[in-house]
Amino acid sequence: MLDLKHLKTLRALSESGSLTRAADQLHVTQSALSHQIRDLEDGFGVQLFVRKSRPLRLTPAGDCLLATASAVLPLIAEAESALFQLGKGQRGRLHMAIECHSCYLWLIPSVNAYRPNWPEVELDFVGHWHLDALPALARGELDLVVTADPQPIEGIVYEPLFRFEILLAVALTHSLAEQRRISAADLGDQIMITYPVAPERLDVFRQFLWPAGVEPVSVRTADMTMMIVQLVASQRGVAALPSWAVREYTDSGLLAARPLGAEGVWSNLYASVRSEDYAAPFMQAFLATVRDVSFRTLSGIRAVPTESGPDA
Amino acid sequence: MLDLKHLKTLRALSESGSLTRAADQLHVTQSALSHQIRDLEDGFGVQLFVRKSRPLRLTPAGDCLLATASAVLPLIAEAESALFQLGKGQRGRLHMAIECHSCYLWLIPSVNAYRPNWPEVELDFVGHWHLDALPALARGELDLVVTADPQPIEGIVYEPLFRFEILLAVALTHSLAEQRRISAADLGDQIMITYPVAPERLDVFRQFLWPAGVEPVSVRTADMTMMIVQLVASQRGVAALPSWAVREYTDSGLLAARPLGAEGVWSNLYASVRSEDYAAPFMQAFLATVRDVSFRTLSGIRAVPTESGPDA
DNA sequence: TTTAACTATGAATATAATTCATGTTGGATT
DNA sequence: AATCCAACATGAATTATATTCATAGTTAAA
Repeated sequence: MLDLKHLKTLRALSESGSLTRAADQLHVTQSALSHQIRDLEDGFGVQLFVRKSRPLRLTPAGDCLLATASAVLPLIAEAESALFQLGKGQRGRLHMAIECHSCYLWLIPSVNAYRPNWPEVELDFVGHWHLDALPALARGELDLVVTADPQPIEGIVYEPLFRFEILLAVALTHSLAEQRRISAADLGDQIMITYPVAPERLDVFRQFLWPAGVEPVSVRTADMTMMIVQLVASQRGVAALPSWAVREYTDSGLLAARPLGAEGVWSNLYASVRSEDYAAPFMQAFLATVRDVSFRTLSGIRAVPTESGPDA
Repeated sequence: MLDLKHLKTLRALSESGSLTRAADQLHVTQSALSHQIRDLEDGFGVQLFVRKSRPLRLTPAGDCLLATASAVLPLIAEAESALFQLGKGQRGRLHMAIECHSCYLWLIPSVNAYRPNWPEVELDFVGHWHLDALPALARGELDLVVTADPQPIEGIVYEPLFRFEILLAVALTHSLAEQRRISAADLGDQIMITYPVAPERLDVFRQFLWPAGVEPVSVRTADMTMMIVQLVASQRGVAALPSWAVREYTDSGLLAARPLGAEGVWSNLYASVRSEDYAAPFMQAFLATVRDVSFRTLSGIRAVPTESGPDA
């Protein structure tokens, strides 16, 4: 019945003071507006404006409609502009999940650096995913997942962020703290503490323990880095953590951290996004910010080697 | 570009969880909605919802549009209902003006009695008119004018309210206070104090003084009854006032009030409204309330004689 | 009274939305 | 994996709707 067209007509009418000029303003003929308004008036059984009298004056019904117009039309304009920006990737939603808690260390500063430049992007951390964040990303429930274990999923692309070393965190008084390096065999009688992710997806197991045929005595999980650190410090087990995540604890003398094996264990971190979002300016800008902040903030990280290039 | 239709579609979509059911809800075919949404998506260059996955999930752009829908559609519904009610006269605007200030005496209680029963009617007193309220009524700037002097104006109808006597108010110590009745000749050497209305429109002049060929020494005006009373009490002149307006002052011993001539001077009060508004329920209800309140509140008033009936 | 500016009207036209009939797809089921 | 079902997509035909055109009728001001 009522339509945006009518609200726009009424606004033009009250701005211009006559049907004829309103028609010009809207780039239609005066006749079109006349028909339009007559249909409205007939439909509701009210007069909208007084024809005699110049400049034209609205009736109470006209005033009512004009008030509605000035409430509604700005909302519509805003929505249209938002849709256009979404369409061009100048605006977007960025609901993020991380698979390892310590990534907050560089993700939060990255978001803080990004936010002021992209105020229209809806930023959010979604903490409750832990497992299975990638399927949620594919379903469109998330928009970016930080992972160390990219899996080939249709419609998901993995953007390499950086390469980092995994160190074994042990209590200062732990016997392994006396060694400069840790071998796989050293861990055969240890309890491993990990983030709540399947061992198949953890590089300590895949790159280090399993190739050597070693399995820890048991594995227990904790979802926050601080809890893992507490457990390790109180001799409840050992943990393989990113070098940049243990750094502050080794610096403050709470833990020791030792490289694993002869060359150390290195892992890559990726940002996973849906391929449809990948090229969007707001997304590229975010990825650039993350790389920038990471390389400035974290010590000991490297670029991820390209697939075509030399690879260990 | 964007249209209410689209907002309604999006609302139905999110309520029903599928295009097909949304189409049922809106009483159109699924095909119609499919075309509609595709046009929108093409127009803005965004996806609005993810096709795979049941129940369907909106993209950020879809969410944006849905948010707009839930902001806008209630406003539209409200406007439509208001227009319908305006059309049926269940709702309206009642901006009132009075030509004599003492009418507040019964008008304010009338409005107070009316307001709770018609909360949708926009009531207002427009004080600044004094003169020329009737043309403003005809132009649609006012909706009801209380007048004692109906003038034939196209499109204005006069609804009789009540008939009342006009008394001459004089100071208690004034020489005329000693007479039981006042003759026209008695006023030839007096100063008249009136409301700021042309003498041609005042019944004391038309019915009483001019027929007897009498003109007061001078006329001065005051717009509030209280000011007229003060002037009269302090011997600055005399005033012809409605019996119900002087009543409280004579009761409290501030003034004396005397009838004019042998039979007294009687005047009629009318509510003037545009003929298009006259029959509307909200208007009839107001007129009924005014009559009811007046006859219960004011002493000494009568019904206005019908034109066909016996007339003095 | 005349005039200039504005609004109304009906038929013709142009535009846009909807349906119809059918094809395609994704996800669940066996 | 093959099948099936429900849901969505598509293009042409149709219908509905809005707009224009041409003209007539009003109104307010000169």
